[in-house]
Amino acid sequence: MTATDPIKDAVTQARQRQILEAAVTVFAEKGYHRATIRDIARTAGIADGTIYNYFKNKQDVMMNVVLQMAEVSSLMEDVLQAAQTMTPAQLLAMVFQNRLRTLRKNLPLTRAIFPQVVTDSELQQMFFEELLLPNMEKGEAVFQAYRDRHQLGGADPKMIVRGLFSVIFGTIMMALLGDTFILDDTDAFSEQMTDIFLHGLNLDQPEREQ
Amino acid sequence: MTATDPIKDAVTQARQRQILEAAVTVFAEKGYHRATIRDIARTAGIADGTIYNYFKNKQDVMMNVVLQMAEVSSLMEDVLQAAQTMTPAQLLAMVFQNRLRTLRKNLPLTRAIFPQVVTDSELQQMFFEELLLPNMEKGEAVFQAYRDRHQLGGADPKMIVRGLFSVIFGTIMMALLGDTFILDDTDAFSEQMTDIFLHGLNLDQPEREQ
Amino acid sequence: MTATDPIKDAVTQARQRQILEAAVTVFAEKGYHRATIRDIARTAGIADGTIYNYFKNKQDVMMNVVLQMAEVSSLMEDVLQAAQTMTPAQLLAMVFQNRLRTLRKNLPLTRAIFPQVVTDSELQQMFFEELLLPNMEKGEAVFQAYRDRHQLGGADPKMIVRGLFSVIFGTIMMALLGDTFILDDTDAFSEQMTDIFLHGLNLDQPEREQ
Amino acid sequence: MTATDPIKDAVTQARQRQILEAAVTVFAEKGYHRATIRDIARTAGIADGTIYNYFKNKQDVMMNVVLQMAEVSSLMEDVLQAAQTMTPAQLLAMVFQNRLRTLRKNLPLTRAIFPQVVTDSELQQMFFEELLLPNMEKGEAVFQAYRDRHQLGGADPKMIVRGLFSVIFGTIMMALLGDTFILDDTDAFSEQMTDIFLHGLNLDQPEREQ
DNA sequence: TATGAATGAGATTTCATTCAT
DNA sequence: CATGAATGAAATCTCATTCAT
Repeated sequence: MTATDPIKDAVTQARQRQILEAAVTVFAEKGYHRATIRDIARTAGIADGTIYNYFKNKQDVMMNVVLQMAEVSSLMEDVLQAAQTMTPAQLLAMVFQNRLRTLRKNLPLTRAIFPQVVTDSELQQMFFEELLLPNMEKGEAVFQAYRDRHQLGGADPKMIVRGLFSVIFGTIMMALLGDTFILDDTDAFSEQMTDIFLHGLNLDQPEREQ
Repeated sequence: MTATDPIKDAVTQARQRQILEAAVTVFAEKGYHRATIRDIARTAGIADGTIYNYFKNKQDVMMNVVLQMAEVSSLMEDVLQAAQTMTPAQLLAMVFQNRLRTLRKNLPLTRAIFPQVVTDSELQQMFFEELLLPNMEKGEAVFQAYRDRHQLGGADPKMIVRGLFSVIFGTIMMALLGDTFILDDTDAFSEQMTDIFLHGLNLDQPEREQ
Repeated sequence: MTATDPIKDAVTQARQRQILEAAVTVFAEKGYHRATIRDIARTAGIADGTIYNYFKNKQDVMMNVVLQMAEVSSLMEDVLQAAQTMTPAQLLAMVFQNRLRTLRKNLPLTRAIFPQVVTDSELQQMFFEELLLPNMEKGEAVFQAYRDRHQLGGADPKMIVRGLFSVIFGTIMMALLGDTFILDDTDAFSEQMTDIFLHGLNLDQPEREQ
Repeated sequence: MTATDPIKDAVTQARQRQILEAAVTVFAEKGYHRATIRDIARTAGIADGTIYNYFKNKQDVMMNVVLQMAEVSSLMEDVLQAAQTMTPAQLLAMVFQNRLRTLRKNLPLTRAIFPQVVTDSELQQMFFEELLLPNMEKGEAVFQAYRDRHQLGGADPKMIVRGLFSVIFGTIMMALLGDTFILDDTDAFSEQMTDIFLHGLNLDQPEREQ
């Protein structure tokens, strides 16, 4: 029974992807609440009921949409690991640019997801544990490494990472709240914030010393 | 024509406040969607229909809850104006602390409001035009003044303000997403971020020169 | 207590007229159901509650609007009585023209009143007993008189009157249902129908004989 | 694309009929406004929501009740076409009798429908375009044919048809307004009105000449 | 596994009417 | 008598979810 038939698994995964793709489209277009299961089913070209063979309920669909972003976001993890050979300056610049560009592409979906993640405690917890926390820990490790290599002043890596994440999430919020200034000139803002952090953390000096 | 009877006005305002207070309570407890008009009415100790004598609809109630926050926020405006006699360091420290402490007190309400502001385009626009933009402009003016007095390097005030607001909104987001680290030690984080910004903007040097 | 103070009575009647006038305006504009008591009060320039000092409820307002039409319609009674010196041809022509012209002026109000009279059994009964039946009886008397004077064939006056009233109400219905043909050329239709009836009832022959 | 599955179509139609039947019952009993969707659903033995799988809203249900009458009324069309072999006298007699008998059977439903058709402009337009106008045009054609065959005097067919329809609608109105005289003796009234029209239009003379 | 019709709980909103001032 | 704020019943409609086929 539980013997995993690889073919069936593949079919199942394909179907799930198909549904999630449709969900992403519809959520981005209408937001979570105004998106109906019927919308998603129609967009996916399947029947309403079929969705319930692959997901527990609407919340579960959203959950998996978010988790899917996790995988995309794990690209970021790779980046962070690869980043251990970078200077802090390079790292910061890259992270800012990467995140802001991603945001600009996905603003409508982001607008649908964030409110729901913040509102739904189950979703929020999942998001925190599966995505936010791991990534923050990655970041802390990187900054700890810098510190160990004396490339960094005495600032607490935890704090630094919070600062970085705050700027990034804050930028997202600003965009969602209607301030287009940052999005209009992503690169300038990235540079500016990179500068501030480098300087502020005294990361520019030690760097050159190397 | 519409000769304003001061007594009736007072009664009306009192009733509105009563409803908004109830709305704040209920929204904070259940979030926007799960909060029903009936909940709010019961909490306010009035009949459902009465709410519609004071607000157009549920969205309008939320709108006014947000606007009410504006008045609280206008405290911030005063602060900003009073701030013109402060050093940048003092200003930054104060703003950070003020905002984070306010946030910590109002986290549940914030959790109800933000998603809705981001989701509802009408609400979002109102929020942007009535609250966000004016406050940003105040901030820009303050930093422009610093710049004119040579207390500030060449950074664009618009950018600086975006940076500051991003950190603040980002911090809110972090809290809403479940990261208690910042909230647990608001003051340390404030200091840290103030430091980074001061340093990063070269605001510490000119200051001393004075 | 019940001593009727003529001054108060006059005031009361004036107020009632004021309300009914407003009601006519609002009913004509919105129809019975979409017209609110508030609409009527605003239009009359008084408070909602005041209406209930002069009328039992909304239905009662409508009832009196209809009764008011009765008085206008009693003009018709006068006409009918005066008509006893007319030839049948003159009478028919006059009645048709009179009714159709009145209709054309009051189409929107008619559109509001008829449905309600037909729907509300109390209103319907009142309308029948106070307006329809008396007028029909007047008509029957007139035609009976014609018959007695041998100006009319053997047709039953009751039937004739039903026929006449049917054409008139039917014309109203046609107009309410959207057929503008009759309304566009009221006079031609009046002539046509007069002709048919005169001819059909052999009213044209005896007439000339006189 | 929308390959029509005949079985599903049949089921759908059956369900629609079931709902409309219930609607007819409830509307006839309570009138449009006091009939609730719940009433109709209960009467049809289904859930409230199910109605919305088959009709857009309550108005749409009424609309289809009226349209359904159209099909019944199309019997009348057949009649009219078959009528081309009849003498005008036969035709008139038949139409009057047919309509009045139908009315007598459906008085309560008629009482519910007419007010709403007159009140709701969308419904009215549909009624006019789908039912009234086509039937009037049929009638005009028939009378034009009579005229061409010199069975009719110089009267304008359009006018004649308006006259006929007015009498019919007027009779309906009289019944709805509480005058039972006509309904009590449908046949006598039919004869009477047929006579008047025949005579009035000089339709009796040419007839005999043939 | 796929379908999609059926379900029915649930929420917003309107508005005639009342009644304290 | 006038006012108009308060009332709360009542009705439409939506949509996530189920389940028989």
